[in-house]
Amino acid sequence: MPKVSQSYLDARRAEILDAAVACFAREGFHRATMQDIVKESSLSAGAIYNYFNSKEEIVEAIADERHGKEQNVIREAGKEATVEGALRRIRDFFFGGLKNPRERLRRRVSIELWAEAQRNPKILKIIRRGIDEPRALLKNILSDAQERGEISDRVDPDATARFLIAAFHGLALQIEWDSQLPVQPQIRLLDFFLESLSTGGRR
Amino acid sequence: MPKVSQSYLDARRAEILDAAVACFAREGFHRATMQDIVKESSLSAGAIYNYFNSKEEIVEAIADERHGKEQNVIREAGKEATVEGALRRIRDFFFGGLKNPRERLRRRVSIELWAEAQRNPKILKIIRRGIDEPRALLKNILSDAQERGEISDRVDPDATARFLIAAFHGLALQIEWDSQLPVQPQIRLLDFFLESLSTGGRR
Amino acid sequence: MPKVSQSYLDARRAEILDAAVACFAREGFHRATMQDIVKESSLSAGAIYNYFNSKEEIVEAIADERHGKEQNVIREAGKEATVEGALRRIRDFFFGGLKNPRERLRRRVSIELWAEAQRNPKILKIIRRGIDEPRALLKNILSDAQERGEISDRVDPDATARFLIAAFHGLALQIEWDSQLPVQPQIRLLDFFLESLSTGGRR
Amino acid sequence: MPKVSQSYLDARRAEILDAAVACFAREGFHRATMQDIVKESSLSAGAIYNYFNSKEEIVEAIADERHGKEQNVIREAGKEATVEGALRRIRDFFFGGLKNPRERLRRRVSIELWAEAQRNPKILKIIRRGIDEPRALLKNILSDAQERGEISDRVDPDATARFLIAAFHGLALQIEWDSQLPVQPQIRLLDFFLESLSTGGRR
DNA sequence: AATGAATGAGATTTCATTCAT
DNA sequence: CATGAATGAAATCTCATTCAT
Repeated sequence: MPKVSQSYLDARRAEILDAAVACFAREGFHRATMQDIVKESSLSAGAIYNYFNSKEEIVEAIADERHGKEQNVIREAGKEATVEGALRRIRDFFFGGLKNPRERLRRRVSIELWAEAQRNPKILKIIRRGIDEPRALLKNILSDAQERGEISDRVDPDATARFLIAAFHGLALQIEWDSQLPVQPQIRLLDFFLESLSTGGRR
Repeated sequence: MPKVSQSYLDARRAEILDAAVACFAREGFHRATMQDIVKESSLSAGAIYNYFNSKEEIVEAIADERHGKEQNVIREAGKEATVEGALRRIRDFFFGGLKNPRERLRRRVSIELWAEAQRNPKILKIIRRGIDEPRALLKNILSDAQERGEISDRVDPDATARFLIAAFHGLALQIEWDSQLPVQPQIRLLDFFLESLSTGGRR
Repeated sequence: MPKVSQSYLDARRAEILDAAVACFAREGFHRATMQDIVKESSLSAGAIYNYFNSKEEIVEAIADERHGKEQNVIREAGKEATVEGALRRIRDFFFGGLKNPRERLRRRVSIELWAEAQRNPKILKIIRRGIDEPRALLKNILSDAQERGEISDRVDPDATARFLIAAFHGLALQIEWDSQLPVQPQIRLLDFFLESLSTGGRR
Repeated sequence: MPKVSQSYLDARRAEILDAAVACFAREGFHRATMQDIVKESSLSAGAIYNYFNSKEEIVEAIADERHGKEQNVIREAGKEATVEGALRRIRDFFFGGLKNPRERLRRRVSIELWAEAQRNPKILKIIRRGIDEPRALLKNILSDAQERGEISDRVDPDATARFLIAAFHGLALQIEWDSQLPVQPQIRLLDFFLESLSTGGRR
């Protein structure tokens, strides 16, 4: 089956990653076996190794893919003119994704990645990039708003950006542990927090 | 002739858990082997199985121990009269722990536990208890403060409690990924957030 | 439309064998993979199987080729009139080959073949032919010399032929294990040995 | 089965090596599997890895053991007063070993080792030691004999030692390839060679 | 004839757990 | 209660060979 098109190769690669995400979400990186991935995909063990050199590399590719997607969202959000607009966008992506089963799988895998990053420098790097870029964008949004006098000078834009990301990560954990978690109150609280930032500047 | 004192048994058990935490922090649950724990501790493989029935059980015991400690802190914090006092207490425990190497190890392991909870119902239960109890306490503190008119009626005490815990978890992740992360701005931001809650009551 | 010239086919076949010798010398028969040979040659995996039915067959073809060359030398040597002349010829081929990098590769592979012969009857056969023919030739040369009274009656022509071949093989090993091995003393020793054969007839 | 004696451990180790020699002689290093060795021995796969870290290490241990034994023979031979005595001793060990089936197995494995040495530096080192020591001993024996005027000044003791070893190696190969090979003529030829050395000194 | 992706059996090695001493 | 050698199932990865294109 030689001389296949690039799109064929890309589709195979994507298929492997999809199968792997399913397995990793179900069993975790370490309990999921290559055989599981083989069964979940339409490929053989040997074929998978034509696309990835090791199980580790599959994990890394998933990390890459994951944070690539997240960065797109943040980048889009960055184009919004106001703090509220940008944050609302991120908030909607975050909470909206909960309805998508595929996205749920990927979030489970993300939590695995957070643990994995403690030992795998490549994954750590990917995750840090995934934090640093949104942080810089949020920071800029907040700084600009401060210059325009829209939000309080007392808040540190960088720390605030970091804090918001932290809260999203922490909520992702809680949702994972309790899928019944009511989401509306969190949305309202975020709104309140935003409001505090801006009204905080009044005095 | 299995006549040894209870304190001897307790000490051995604790030694195993300490060794396991060290190994798990270094290698993760899955990469750390029982042999690693044997080497790290002063016990033999067979002896460890006199105290725990499986590697899994060691992990669960660590989860238990961990959240036991956290709950103590929260409980202590609950005795504080004011929201600020309580949160300051939690905040200090959280950021103060960063200086303690042993505590750092335990936090690394906690992140592993978060991932593990996705597959191990016992650990999930322990973790949920570790969230629910502090949440209830914080909620009470916040409700009481609302009744006293100290903080805005517009904030949902339960959602706020959850959100704060989420932020702490998220910051724990970021600290793990970047031990250089500046802590002071986060402390100031938390103060600002607290202040917002109370001044949020301006109307 | 498989219309290609025989010389094209021969060149391809030779190319595969050259690539294989390079790989086998570098990695040994078992560690060298078909992929290695593919990379070393200009052919694809599938193409190689149009010329050889298996990796095994490539090994056998190399053995054939190798001993074909050696036999030519021996045959040429057999045309010499005197024992000294014949042996000098073989000696020169043997030690002279050390300067040729390609020949060095082939000798490394020969040693592999010696081990392989223990399991592969075809290779054993090729190797035995490679011993028996030169042995017969040397034997004839020696017998003739004995009849002419040039060398002692006390030496067994066949055993001597065998012994000389053994010494060449053993020296090939030593040269392989230590490429710095001084060659001149060995040449002089062979001369001394030859002389002994003739002077051995002194009584 | 803990707390076992050192002799127990030694016996197990020896058993593994014996099993490995049998397998390697039968199948070669690469075709013999760990499972083969497991079946040939009385141990399990896991147990073998308590004694050796890899299949490679087993091969190396066999090389060590092998050349240890050879060196003993040479060392003993070195105690003989005369060249004839020493060489006769080595010759007897060499040809005598042919009757011992276990020794036959080990020689097959030795040939594998010769090939393996081309890629494994540890084995190369062991083999070179196995050449260098006997060579030094033989050289001394020959030099001493030269000083006493027993053998010709024209022969280089070192080259002669090397040459004799080469001949033994080469004959080992031929015997391996043809177990019917007549041994007596070779013994007589060696005697003749020795005689040449000594009588060669007459003029 | 050539290509090279796919196959899948099989190889080495690991490791939680047991149990004779 | 402790020891630590033994177990053996299972995991990852390799590679000679095939065959649709």
